[in-house]
Amino acid sequence: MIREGAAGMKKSSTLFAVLGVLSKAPSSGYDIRRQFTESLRYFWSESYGQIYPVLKEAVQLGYAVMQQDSTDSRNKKLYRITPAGEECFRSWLAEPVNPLNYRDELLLKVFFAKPEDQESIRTLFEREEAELVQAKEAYLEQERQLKLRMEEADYPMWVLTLRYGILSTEARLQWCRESIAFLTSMREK
Amino acid sequence: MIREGAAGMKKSSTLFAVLGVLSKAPSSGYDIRRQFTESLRYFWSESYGQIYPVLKEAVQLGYAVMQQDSTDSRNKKLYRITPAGEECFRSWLAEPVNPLNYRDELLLKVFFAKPEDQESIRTLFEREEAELVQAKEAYLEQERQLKLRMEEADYPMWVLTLRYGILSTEARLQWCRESIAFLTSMREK
DNA sequence: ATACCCATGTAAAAAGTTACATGATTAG
DNA sequence: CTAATCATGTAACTTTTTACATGGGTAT
Repeated sequence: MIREGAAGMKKSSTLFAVLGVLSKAPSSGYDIRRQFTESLRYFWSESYGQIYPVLKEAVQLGYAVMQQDSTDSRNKKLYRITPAGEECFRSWLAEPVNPLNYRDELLLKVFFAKPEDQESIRTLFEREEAELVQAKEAYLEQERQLKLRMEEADYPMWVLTLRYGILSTEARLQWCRESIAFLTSMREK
Repeated sequence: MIREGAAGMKKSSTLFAVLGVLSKAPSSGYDIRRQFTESLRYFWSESYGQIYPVLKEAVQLGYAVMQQDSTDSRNKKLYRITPAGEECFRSWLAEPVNPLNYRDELLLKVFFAKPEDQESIRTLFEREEAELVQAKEAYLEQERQLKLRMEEADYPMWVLTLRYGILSTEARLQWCRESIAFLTSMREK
C-alpha cells in the first residue's frame, strides 16, 4: 500500500500544537503565536511561517473553521476547532510520543572541550546559571499566578507542566553549580 | 554589508559537531555517525544526509583533509582535522551557546489534555517512566565504563556530561512518578 | 548462500526560520 | 506625530530527515 487517504496522511506535530491551542479557545494566527511565545515557550515554539499555513491546512482538512471577527476593528480572523478537529486531536493525545530530538549545544561543547578550554567552558556555565536563575524565577511567578486559578478545569494539567519546568530547571542549575565548583577545584591544582 | 567572506560565513552547528568528533580522532563519515548514535545520542544527533556534505564542506574550508585509508580493505575515507579547523572549533567553543530550541511532545500533550484525557496521559507517563528507567541504567553502565578510563585527559569533561545525563533523567523520572501519583489521586476521587 | 554489518553517498521531501511587505490601531 | 503593538501573510532560505542506490566484508 503506497497511497494513503487523507485520514491516514502523516500530520506534522505543528498541526497538533495549533489544534491544541484552538481546543482551548478560538484564536487568530497572532493569538496562537502569542500562546507559544508566552505560556509554552519553555517547551514548544512555532513561527508565523508555520502557523498560518497550518491554519489553512486545518480548514482544508475540516478540523477548523474560520470566521472574520466582526467585533474587531482590525480584520482579525478567528479560527474555531470543529468536532472532527477535536476528535483528531484527542486521538493524537493518546498516541505514544515521538522520540524527543534533543540537541544541546552546551552539552556538545562540554563534551568536546579540552583541558585548555576550561576557562571558556566555565564562562558558558556561568552564563547558563544566570539564565536558569531567571527562568526559575519566572516559573515561581507563574506558580503564584496559577494559584489564583485553582478553580479552572485545566488547573491540574497546568500544575503538572509547571512542575516539570521547576524540576528540570533545578536539575540543570544544580549541574551548572556542581560543574563550576568542579572546574574551580581543577584550576586550583 | 551584504556579502561576507568565507571567514565570516555563518556556519551550522552540524559543522562544529563534526569538527568536534574529528578533534578527538581522525574518522570516516561512518565513524562520525556511530559517535553520534552511541556516545552522544542523549544530547545530539546527526544523520548521514548531513554528515557527508559537511565533511566535504570542511575540506573546502580548509578545516579538514581527507585521505583514503590504505590499511582498510573497504575504501574507507579518513578525515583529519587541520590546525585551522582546530582553531575554528576552539573559538566556537568559547562563543555563547544558541538558545536551546526545545520541543517536548509529552509536555505539549500534558498541557493540552482535558479531564477526559487523564487515562491517555497516564499511559504516556508510564511509558515514559519505563524509558527513563532504561536510560538511567544505561547512564550508570556508562559511569562504570568511564571509571576505567580515569587517566585519560578527556575524563573530567566526560564526567560532567554524564553527570548531566543522570541529573536530568532523575528529574524527569521524579516528575513522571509524581504525575502518576497525582493522576491516581484524582481518579480515586 | 544469506544475512548483517561496514561504508559512501544523493535526491527529494519535510520541517522550520528569517526577513520582508503591508497596513490598521493605540498609547505616549 | 511617532513608536509600539496588533494583525496577516509569503518567499527564500536553511536545516534535517528519509529513503534509496550501491557494493565489499564477515560470520553462520
